[in-house]
Amino acid sequence: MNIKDIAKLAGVGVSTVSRVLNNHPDVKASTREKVLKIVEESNYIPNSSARILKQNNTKNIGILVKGMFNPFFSEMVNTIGCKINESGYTMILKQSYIEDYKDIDVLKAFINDKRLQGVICLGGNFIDINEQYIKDIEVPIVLTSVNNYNEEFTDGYSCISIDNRKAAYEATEFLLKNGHENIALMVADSYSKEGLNERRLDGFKQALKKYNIEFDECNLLEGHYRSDISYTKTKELLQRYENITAIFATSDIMAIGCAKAIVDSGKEIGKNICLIGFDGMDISEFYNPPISTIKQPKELMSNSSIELLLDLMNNKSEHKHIVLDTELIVRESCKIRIK
Amino acid sequence: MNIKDIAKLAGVGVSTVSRVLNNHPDVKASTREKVLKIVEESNYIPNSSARILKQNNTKNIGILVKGMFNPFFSEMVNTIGCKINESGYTMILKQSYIEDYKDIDVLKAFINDKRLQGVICLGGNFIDINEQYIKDIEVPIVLTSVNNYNEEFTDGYSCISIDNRKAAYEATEFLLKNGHENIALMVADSYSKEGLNERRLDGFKQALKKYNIEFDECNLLEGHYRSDISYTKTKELLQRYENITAIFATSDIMAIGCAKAIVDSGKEIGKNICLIGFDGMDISEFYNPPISTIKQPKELMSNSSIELLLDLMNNKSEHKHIVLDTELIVRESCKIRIK
DNA sequence: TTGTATGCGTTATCAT
DNA sequence: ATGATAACGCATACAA
Repeated sequence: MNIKDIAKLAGVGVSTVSRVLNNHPDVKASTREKVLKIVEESNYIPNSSARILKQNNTKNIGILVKGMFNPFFSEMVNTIGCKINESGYTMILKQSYIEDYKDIDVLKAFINDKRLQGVICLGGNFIDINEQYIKDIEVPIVLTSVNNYNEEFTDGYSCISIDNRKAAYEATEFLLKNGHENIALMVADSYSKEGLNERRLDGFKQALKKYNIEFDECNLLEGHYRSDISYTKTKELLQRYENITAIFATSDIMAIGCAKAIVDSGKEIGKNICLIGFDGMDISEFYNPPISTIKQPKELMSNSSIELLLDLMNNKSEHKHIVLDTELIVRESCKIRIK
Repeated sequence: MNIKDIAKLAGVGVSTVSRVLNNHPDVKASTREKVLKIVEESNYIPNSSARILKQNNTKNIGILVKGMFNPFFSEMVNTIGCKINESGYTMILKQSYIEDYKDIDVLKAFINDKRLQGVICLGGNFIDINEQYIKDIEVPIVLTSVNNYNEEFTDGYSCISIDNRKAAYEATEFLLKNGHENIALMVADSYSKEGLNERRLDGFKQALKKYNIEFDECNLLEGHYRSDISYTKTKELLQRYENITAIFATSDIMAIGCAKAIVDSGKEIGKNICLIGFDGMDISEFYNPPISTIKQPKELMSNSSIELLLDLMNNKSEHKHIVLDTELIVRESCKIRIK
């Protein structure tokens, strides 16, 4: 069943059918109705490949996700996916597992391969983005919550993020103000010497410095965004160092691993050892006891990303670099102060 | 840059280029190399729309998810998405929010609209699937972990599921054997009189019956797959009924809401009130205390679904209806026995 | 207001 | 082994 068949059935030319289907105004009302009726009756759906071939317009928006295993991202994909559907586009979701520094190449191949008209990248490392890449890419891209981008070169693409350094600084300062001097930091990968992790680590170090506390490398753990690994690493740490009084984990997923390790080490969360997570996921609120966290505005981040992308695609906006606010939510996991 | 340009640059005809690109054997080795070199140099990528138009083959696999907000599904999407990429297909992800009983229509529209060559449905209600629908659909579909399908008509489509009734029965029986007589059940939506929820409810009721315990409607709660709602509902319940000694929640997401409600009601999890969840998510293991759960084999479910679908698409398999095993994992949230 | 004819970039058939 | 050419289904410039 194609446009020719419909034309024949309706007793009109193919172009008239095409006009009706594309809501062109120059069709007599009666003709339009006649055509629509036939279309309805025969369950006709235009062949999108032919349409795309002709119009050079795929109506595809790509989402490139570095680590969908992270519920923080999968919730964002959820929100973004709804908006994409609503706006008549199709979401092409691709997960990337490539090592650092190659995300930009994956992105390029993704765009070419699927003829995308715009892309949102969730996570990933775009430190080596430059003018040549932007010129090659041609379609608007929005980097959301990415680990890194080139701060020297910010033209031609958009960025939506939080201030990771500041957020980590605030969380650490909170602990320091409460008298903690032996704080462990659980990051995802400490070897990654740049990016989101590095900036959170930076904020942590800055705060320590301001309060004249030496940074002890032994208090730095790698949880790889996994509860089980965080659990094991925290347990080891607590066996080695009796004097740890607080742990700051740079994701809630890791924080719950730390939490159980604290309990299993015979300590009480929020009393013997304070705990702060990152992201503001539901679990932090419903854990026992509730875990302090730095809340990221994930709804706002998702909505801003897709709205900005759509605007960019319709030339309704210039590229923007947006930094959204985070909020430190203090809960029972930080109840006790050390004077 | 199209196939014609490449042909011109390589000094050959378009059909030769096409043959090279599609690995046809009847090309001289030297010609093949020459063409490949030009293709490489010019970063040429064939236009997939034209290809699809010609071949009537989209290489698109659809995933229709009912409720990506559920991390259980988003983890499965993650696993499935990887396999799809590996096999050279593109994943088209669509989230459905339509009310019960219309999922089959959404599915049909999805397939037609995106010219899918196969679909996996995660969740949803397919009770009204029938011969006519299957005939209309034409491409293989796999229903994975769906709420319901037509047990009278199982031809022409595949199904991968667990035995929800049995799993719920086992969990309930475990509680009953430990002396619990006042057990609350937290389901997602009790109004949905069929489907996954109904079957879990059924298993629950069956177990009660076997142990000669009256089912009290007041002990049935609706958590809508949300921790916050489960929390509120559980708290209300515990205020009304002092004698509840166990709660069975039909998802871990809801179980953590119940868990916090228990604590906030001044009771101890696993001591005053026992708790069992469903799904086997990480959080059940790392909660404080660890929460008993019914573990679903989500990796196996994901892998089986996509492998079966690919086989079906290549006529390497017939349609199957597979029921996978679950496992009751008993943890500290069920430590205490009653008399 | 409507119909005819052309071309989008491929693949496949048919020559050569 | 290779090249010319006809389709695939659609949108649109142009003609009427």
